[in-house]
Amino acid sequence: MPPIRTSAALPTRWCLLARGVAGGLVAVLISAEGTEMQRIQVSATELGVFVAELELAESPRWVWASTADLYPGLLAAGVKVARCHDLRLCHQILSNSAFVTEPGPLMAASHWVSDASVPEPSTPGRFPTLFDIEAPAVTQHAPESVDEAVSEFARQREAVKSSTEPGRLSLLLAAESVGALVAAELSSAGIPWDTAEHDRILSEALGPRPATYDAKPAKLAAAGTAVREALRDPNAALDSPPKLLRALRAAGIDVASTSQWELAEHTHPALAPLLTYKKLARLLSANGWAWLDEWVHDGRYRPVYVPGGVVTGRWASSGGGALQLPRQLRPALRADPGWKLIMADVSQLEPRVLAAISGDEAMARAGRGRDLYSGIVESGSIESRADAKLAMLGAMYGATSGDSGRLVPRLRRVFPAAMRLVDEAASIGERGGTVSTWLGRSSPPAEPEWREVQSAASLPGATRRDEDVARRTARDRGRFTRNFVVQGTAAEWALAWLGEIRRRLTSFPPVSEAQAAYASGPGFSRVPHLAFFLHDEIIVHAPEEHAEAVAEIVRESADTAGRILFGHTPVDFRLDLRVADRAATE
DNA sequence: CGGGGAGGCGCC
DNA sequence: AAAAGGCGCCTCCCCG
Repeated sequence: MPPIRTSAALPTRWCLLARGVAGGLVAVLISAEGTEMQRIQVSATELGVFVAELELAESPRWVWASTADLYPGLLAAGVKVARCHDLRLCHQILSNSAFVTEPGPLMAASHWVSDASVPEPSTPGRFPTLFDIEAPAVTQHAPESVDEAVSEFARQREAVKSSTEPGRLSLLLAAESVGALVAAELSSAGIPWDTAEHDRILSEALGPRPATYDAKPAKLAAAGTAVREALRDPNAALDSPPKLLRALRAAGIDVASTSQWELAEHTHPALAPLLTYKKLARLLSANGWAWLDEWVHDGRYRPVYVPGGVVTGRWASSGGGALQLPRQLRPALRADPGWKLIMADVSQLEPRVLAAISGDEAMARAGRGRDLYSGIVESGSIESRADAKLAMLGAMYGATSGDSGRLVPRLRRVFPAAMRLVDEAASIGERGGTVSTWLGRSSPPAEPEWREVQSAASLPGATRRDEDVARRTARDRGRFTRNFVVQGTAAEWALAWLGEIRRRLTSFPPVSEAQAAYASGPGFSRVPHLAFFLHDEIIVHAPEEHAEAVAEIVRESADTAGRILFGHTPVDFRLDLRVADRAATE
């Protein structure tokens, strides 16, 4: 590995890492002016040391095809980086953004848009090591050449520079990229998981753990028996919706489906035990002992997060359903001895984001320093907090009927600016147009099939049915774009929050080896680290002595995130924040 | 026998 | 199609 040539006059601003021809990697040092200064061959075994040294010396922004490919291996070697530019994620944003004026060259490089597939750990719970960087199984993307990566990066910088909103797009790309770093770090650190507590919750609900996975736990079996007795049908099948539906109807229960909401509207002695049965069966199959055995190892649950996995910019997850963990199991999320969990979620994030992007002063005031829904009640337009929440969700999701739809017009009177913004977003979507988040992530274009349905309805021979279908699909799309601007901007706020927390957590000195968390990844066991993220909530795992300082960082980072996105805004972003040993059920 | 859709339900 | 957006994942069941 040749020495790195850098100087104070021309420091390295970016270091691009791409796969070379011989299976190793090539590092390309680029100055702030965009001048390529040096190319260095780096073998896979040298990579960790190379990155660690350059990070320490110059802290460049690392540019690579995919964080999900490269970073887990570095983390496994204990190497962290402060900043990166994820070419794949940024390409995805730029190639679709309405802020980008000349998307031509980016669109052409279609291989930068891979599907959202991420490298799965080859065995559940096991995370790739540095060695895996070379393994083809982990490299699911076409191996782009160094030159291709360099020119893609240049095109992306040009696309931002020539866009209508370079400032916002730069922020978005940085936020998306830091999100990718956080995602990999969350998997590396893992969620501290109390297996005994999880087992206790399962045993209490379902009865003792059966000897095999297919055996029904006692309380589940008992609920099933109670249902069959009440139905007077000893052979009723409960796990198959079609069969269950027939059994219910045979017993005189007039339902069209077997879903909970519909069962709740009828009275019959079979229904209470049936709802119990469904709850228990769900717990067992989704998060039962099999889940525990598959996903929790050495006191850590390590899901795979997929940044940008949702069109709106939210993260998706893969493996164990990390974003759908039932509240019931939250107590199993527990700090290591001598450590604490700092848990925070944002109160009414999406409504506050809507108030900020629409500049709705009244809405900002309703939430200022208090629960936003209570603020709406105090303003006198809606009687109860529950109704205020229902109305707000209806406004953001596009409810037209039912309790929610009935309440929405009241919000239109008190928050005209906010409602105008979402109504306009819906109207654009219904007409087949594109909407964008605050920082410039744009909704996908209307599908050709969607356009065909619309034009078919306006042809001379169109039937009533054609028109109905067109109207319905237009409204479906309107509800999507209505929600897109709010959900997508909320995701951007959350990325800014995450990135700021992450940045500020690096200021803590490591605790002693004796105080180390016993199973966090090599880079995390002695310092406060993010352990969980769920759209608008985070959990930091921190040594007890740092817990209060971390809490303050989490709070301040929420204010900073608001300023990063919206500058001076009357909207505040309030947190519910708790420091404890374990997450509570509430 | 595996893939994929539907029903259903967990999270925000 | 539960009045309303975004997901993942389980089981069942049909199909090739």
